[in-house]
Amino acid sequence: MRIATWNVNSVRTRLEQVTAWLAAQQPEVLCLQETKVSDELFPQAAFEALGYQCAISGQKAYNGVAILSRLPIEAVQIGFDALLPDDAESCRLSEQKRVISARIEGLRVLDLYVPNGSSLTSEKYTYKLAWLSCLQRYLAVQEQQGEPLVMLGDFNIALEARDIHDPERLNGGIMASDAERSALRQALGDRLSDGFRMFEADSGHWSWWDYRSGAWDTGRGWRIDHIYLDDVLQELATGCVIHKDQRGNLQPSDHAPVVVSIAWPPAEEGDDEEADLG
DNA sequence: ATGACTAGCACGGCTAGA
Repeated sequence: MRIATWNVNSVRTRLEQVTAWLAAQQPEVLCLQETKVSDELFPQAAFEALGYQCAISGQKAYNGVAILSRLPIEAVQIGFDALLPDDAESCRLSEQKRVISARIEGLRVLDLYVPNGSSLTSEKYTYKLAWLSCLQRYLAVQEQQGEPLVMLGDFNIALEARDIHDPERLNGGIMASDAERSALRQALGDRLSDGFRMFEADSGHWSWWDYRSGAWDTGRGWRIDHIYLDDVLQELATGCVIHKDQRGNLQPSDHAPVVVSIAWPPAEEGDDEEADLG
């Protein structure tokens, strides 16, 4: 089973690129961020024509997340308030459409668009830290449901120096500050690990390149789009790759897709070939 | 570098992203 994430920076502007990529790659699941469209205008038919069901949570012009799946989508949960209905903060933070999850083949797929924060002195940065704190409470409730979890999306945080092209200059700034990193690490706890880092230890692998300053042409990127696996799924992961080529498209998103491969559903006892030989 | 690009909204020039 392959599950992907892609911040498309407007699903309508990027529709041809996304459908072409889906047709070529055919992942079972694609999670989108920054769809930038209200639900009634979401281009659902174009994805259904390729065999994908859609679960969407959008708003006009800003934010917006969606889960596309070739396998049946069940038990969709939208916003933090789906799991934290009595938490006033979760309701406030759910006004921006940044959280959607669905059960697919028995897996809970949680698609997130973490706030950017703008700068360390901005009110948006305070919002980002509050959002990450709420995520931690949300995940504690999710864990009680007993479903295996894949949490993926645009985290707008580079967790380590090796995730940034120029850590000497950028460590400590927005998307790389101690407070953001620590808030995300607290939410991850012992349960969730970065799928990409299970297979690649080196720096130089980016998922986002700024549109400005020729960042793409000069290879100055960040790795801020992540796929986190819980301890059950870590054992079953077989690969995690960034489709960097999509950043080289004409009129590209500033983010590239990231794809994880998981041996799911796991083989049952007696499912292996030896058992069939008797 | 208070810079740069890109998208949405709306049709002029903002906001927002990261």
